[in-house]
Amino acid sequence: MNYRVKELAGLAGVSVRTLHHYDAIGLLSPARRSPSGYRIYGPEDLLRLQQILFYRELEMPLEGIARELGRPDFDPEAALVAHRARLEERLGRLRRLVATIDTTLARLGGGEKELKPEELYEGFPKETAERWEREAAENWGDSDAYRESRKRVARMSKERWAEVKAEGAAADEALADAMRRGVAPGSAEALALVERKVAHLRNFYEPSPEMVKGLGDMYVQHPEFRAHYEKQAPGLAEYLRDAMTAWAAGRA
Amino acid sequence: MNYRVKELAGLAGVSVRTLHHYDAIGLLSPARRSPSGYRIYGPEDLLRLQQILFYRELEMPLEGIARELGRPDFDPEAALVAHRARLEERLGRLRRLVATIDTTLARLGGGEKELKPEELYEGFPKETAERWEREAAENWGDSDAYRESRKRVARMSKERWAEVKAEGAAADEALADAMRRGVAPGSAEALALVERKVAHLRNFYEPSPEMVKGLGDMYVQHPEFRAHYEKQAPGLAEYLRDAMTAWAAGRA
DNA sequence: TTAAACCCTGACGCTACGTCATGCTCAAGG
DNA sequence: CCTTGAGCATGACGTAGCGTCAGGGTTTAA
Repeated sequence: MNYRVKELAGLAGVSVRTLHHYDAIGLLSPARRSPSGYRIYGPEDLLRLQQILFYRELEMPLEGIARELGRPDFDPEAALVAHRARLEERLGRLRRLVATIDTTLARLGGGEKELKPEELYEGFPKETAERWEREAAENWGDSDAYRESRKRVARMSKERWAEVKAEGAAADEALADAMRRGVAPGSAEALALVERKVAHLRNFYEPSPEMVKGLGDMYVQHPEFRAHYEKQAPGLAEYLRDAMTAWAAGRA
Repeated sequence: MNYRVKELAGLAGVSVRTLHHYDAIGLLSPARRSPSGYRIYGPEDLLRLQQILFYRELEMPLEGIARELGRPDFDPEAALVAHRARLEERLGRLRRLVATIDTTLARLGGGEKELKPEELYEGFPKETAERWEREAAENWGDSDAYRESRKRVARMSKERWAEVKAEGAAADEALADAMRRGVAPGSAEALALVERKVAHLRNFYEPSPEMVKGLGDMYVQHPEFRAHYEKQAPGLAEYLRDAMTAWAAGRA
């Protein structure tokens, strides 16, 4: 119900000093003070702190956070949805970093001394402050793939579901076939097949190019996905990733 | 081949000032200087900068980075593999943050004013410097789930593969059944079934509790996984996540 | 040969706290 | 009742990792 500094600090995983600081700059002042001057935080403060931490995690300067939270039209739920979208973006970035490690390792393993500099830093350009301005304007954070997917699947009948699964399997099989025939993952034919796969994905949600690329990365990185595709045809996971990456690049 | 400050800065996505700074503190000094005093970076510098940026991304203080890179036994490839493991960990953290948003939204949507504080901050405790010390000692970064998985699947025969798939399906079905019977995801029975599922995962790699939890989160968050389980039984994705989370908690 | 685009080296500024120092408060135990 | 240890408060100063001028050379394409 009510918390004192150290309790709240423990819960939220921040230091007491941080709470002092947030109070000092007026970012988060406790609901009230005890007679002896102790800071007493209430439930509203917990939610506000959560918002602050999300913004901070996403590297918004404290001053900016204060401005956001202070806006008369600030909507906590909408903000959470926006945070979610930004976190997903960051997940994408981190996955690209992992991929960068893999390509670097591959090159080093291949004995190459010198490697293409673009490959070396793929995924690094941190989300700068610039990003905050851009997104503040675009405000595209309201669509939410997860909820979308949930709703669409819920509305699907058993038969429709069987169809959808068959579509997906057919699309994957067509891609596996293309790979076996030596079709380059960046070729027009491969891209068309990716388009078909994307059409299948649309049964679940509306995938952005970024998401398609992320999905491709996941096929390579996640053991369960990887095993699934790898068994269908050796090298298929990488092939899919490359084709999907190329497809996404063509849409960006 | 050779780069001047602005070029390298552009490639790596850092500022010129940053390169100046790294030179000033001796973290990254250019291979040579032009007659007029310009900094000239060579290929080795590129790789070193990549290492620096990975360490920085993972929030190691520059001084610590300098120490690491300066160690006589420093092995670039091993370091990359370690970075990879840490990035995967962070991916897990971010996924937990996304999950935290979802539960918070659910609670708010349910009209609840006050929500459990542990739920509010799940995933926040940032990886502190403490972590760097711990890991420096443990040095467990050498195992790599991805490579592991790849090798094990490759060695599997077609028949063995069919068996493994059947095992997995059976484990999932048993869990779905438990859910339908109202067995709590944290109960001993559910945990035993998770154990069975984990046994199946071991066909691919040796999953840490952290990884099992991350996998559960993914079942909920990723549309393809979610759709798969959701169709098998409504609510199964969440049920699996909860059970796997509980299982992982019991191992931590 | 001149302007635009880089490059250099200081030097000061800034954010988001960490880290004392100094002193009050409060609950439990002797 | 008094002490003691954990917790709280308010300054005040320190730090990391650059951002941001200022003042002045260098390169290169037109």
